[in-house]
Amino acid sequence: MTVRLKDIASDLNLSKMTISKVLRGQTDISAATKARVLQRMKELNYRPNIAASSLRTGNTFSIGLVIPSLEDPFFTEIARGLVQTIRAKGYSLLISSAEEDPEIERREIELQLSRQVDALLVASVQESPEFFTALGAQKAPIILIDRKLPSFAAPFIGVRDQEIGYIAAVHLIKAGCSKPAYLRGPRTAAADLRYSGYRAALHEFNILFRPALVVEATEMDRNEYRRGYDAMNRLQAGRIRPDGVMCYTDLIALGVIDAALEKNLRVPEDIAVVGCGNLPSTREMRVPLSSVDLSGLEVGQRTAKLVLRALSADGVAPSRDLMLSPKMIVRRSSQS
Amino acid sequence: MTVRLKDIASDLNLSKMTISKVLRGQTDISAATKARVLQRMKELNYRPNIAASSLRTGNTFSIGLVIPSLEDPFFTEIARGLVQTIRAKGYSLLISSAEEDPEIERREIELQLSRQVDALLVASVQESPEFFTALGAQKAPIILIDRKLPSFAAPFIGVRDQEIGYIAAVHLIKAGCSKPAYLRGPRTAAADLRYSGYRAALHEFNILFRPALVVEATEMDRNEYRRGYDAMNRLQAGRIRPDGVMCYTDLIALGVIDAALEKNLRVPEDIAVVGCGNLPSTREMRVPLSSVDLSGLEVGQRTAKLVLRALSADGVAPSRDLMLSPKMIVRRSSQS
DNA sequence: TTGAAAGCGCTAACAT
DNA sequence: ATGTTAGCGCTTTCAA
Repeated sequence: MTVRLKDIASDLNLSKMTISKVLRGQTDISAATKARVLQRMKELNYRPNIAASSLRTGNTFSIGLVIPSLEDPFFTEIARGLVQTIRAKGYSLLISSAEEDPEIERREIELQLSRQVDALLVASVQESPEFFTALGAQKAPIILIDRKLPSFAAPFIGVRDQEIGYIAAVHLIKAGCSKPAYLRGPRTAAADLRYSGYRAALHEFNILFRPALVVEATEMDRNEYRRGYDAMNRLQAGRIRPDGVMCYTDLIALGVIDAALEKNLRVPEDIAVVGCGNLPSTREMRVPLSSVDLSGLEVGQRTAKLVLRALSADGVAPSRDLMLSPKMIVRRSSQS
Repeated sequence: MTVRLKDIASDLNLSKMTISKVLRGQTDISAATKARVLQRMKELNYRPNIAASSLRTGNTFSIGLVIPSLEDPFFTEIARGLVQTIRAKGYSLLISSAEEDPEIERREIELQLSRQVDALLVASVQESPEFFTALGAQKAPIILIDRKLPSFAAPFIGVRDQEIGYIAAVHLIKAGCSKPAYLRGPRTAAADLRYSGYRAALHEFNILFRPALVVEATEMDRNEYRRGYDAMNRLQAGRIRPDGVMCYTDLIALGVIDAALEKNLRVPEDIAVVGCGNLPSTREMRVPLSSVDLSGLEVGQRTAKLVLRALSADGVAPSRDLMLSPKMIVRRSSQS
């Protein structure tokens, strides 16, 4: 049923070796035999057994990816960028979801290593670097994506969190806002960095920082849209009315816009709104939403390039972190 | 660097075979040696080489998935359901995107087969079954998802398209609509089936079918939101005003809702709206959107179960098609 | 330009 | 309960 090198060889009265050489494009084969072999391969619909060649060569031409969740568009975007880029070189992607569970993540990583992936990319949900350091030196390089772990020295690729808040605030300021509000995210290191970017922009442009214009996220904010809606209403009821709002997510921003429009404020004339994530569904809409794109696709593409280079040149240890910049996507909700 | 069975064996003065047996949980091993072996495995952080065992046994414990695109949430949902379910049995998912290109799809399928996946799942973009029939009998069963190919006899798992239009229309009718409109999708077989479901529901409930309430999609509809918005305005300007609308997608539905609210119609009191796709972002919103869920997650889960059964029982050819029902998710936009 | 031998890490089938 | 032999399909190395 399955055609092997051996079958082609005996068919053609050649040795396995000759067939193998043709398969891999070695040059020490006469054009004539090469043609015959290729011909026969096509006839028999020969398909090389990559598992077998892997065993011999040590390369599987597969790359492992472990992400926290397949629901989050940011991570599927990363996967998309990866798949796009590695395909050209004949690599495949082995994908796992950790379901946000550190224990599952560990098991999936072990499994992928057992599968001899040539490189392992992880957007880790580990709380400590312990597991990774315990892994010791692997044949497969491990590369961290998006979430960095302290004191585990692995190449890292991520997005500059601080810039997210920064470019959004700068954009609002340049669009004429003198009182830009900020709807904060959760109290994580990454989210706090975004906030600090907002602060930095205000400072840089000599805009007075007003604590009243910063709205904290609470544990009860399960519903992002609602949160934006409520926050906007509260801001409008306050003494200081904002003329712009940066939101931690796009859905929050949609809530803000709806609340504003309902109060007969014009967006962006009376209040400009910027979201984050650049969700496809918010690009169209009543007021198309300006948003900070997290460059997930680019993270995937760049990671792929880096990995491919490391695997081919075989030695280029990508030592320093690779930090990508988020992109301000301006649409009507903040167009000056 | 890499620890092999052989290393453990020589360490413990046992044969490779004994170690292998412990590894696979064979019972003809004394508790004592078993313990010693397990112990040593842990110490050395032994990780079995699945590629090698595959070569010997013929099973890779990996399943291939080829989807048209990683951007479409429906397909990533399917992947999510698959990954969830196969993980429990130690299987991994090899994922490829065809980028909506039949030629790329063919190459990815060849590649996955070369990788000896135990089963291959394809949501195909082929225009004809030719490629698949030419593949002939594979060791790996090929299973078609979502998109069926005529005259290629492979197990198929999909969603009942007709029911999509049907349950939405029935829901609208039961919610009190006597003039439900339908915003059609493209002229594809699947989309036409949805429409026929709408027609069937009207007929069944003795609701007069009014051609004026059916809006065709045009080539120019790049912007779904806009399309819904414009269509709603046109419907309102017509002689016959609908009291409900079923939309081909959620984004179209959002446009409809915005147009309606702008005309001071109440949703759902004056006009009920139902979308399709059940996008996460439309669950919250000004008016939380009722939507037909395409059961992507379930498609993934059921496919996984079917495949796992076929691979374990080794023989159970899942012959008949497995058709899943879409689910009507009722939210405020159509709540009676 | 072609091919023979050996072996990658593991396991099936059989000894002992 | 433990071990021996052979070989999965391919490629590295070296010889012819």
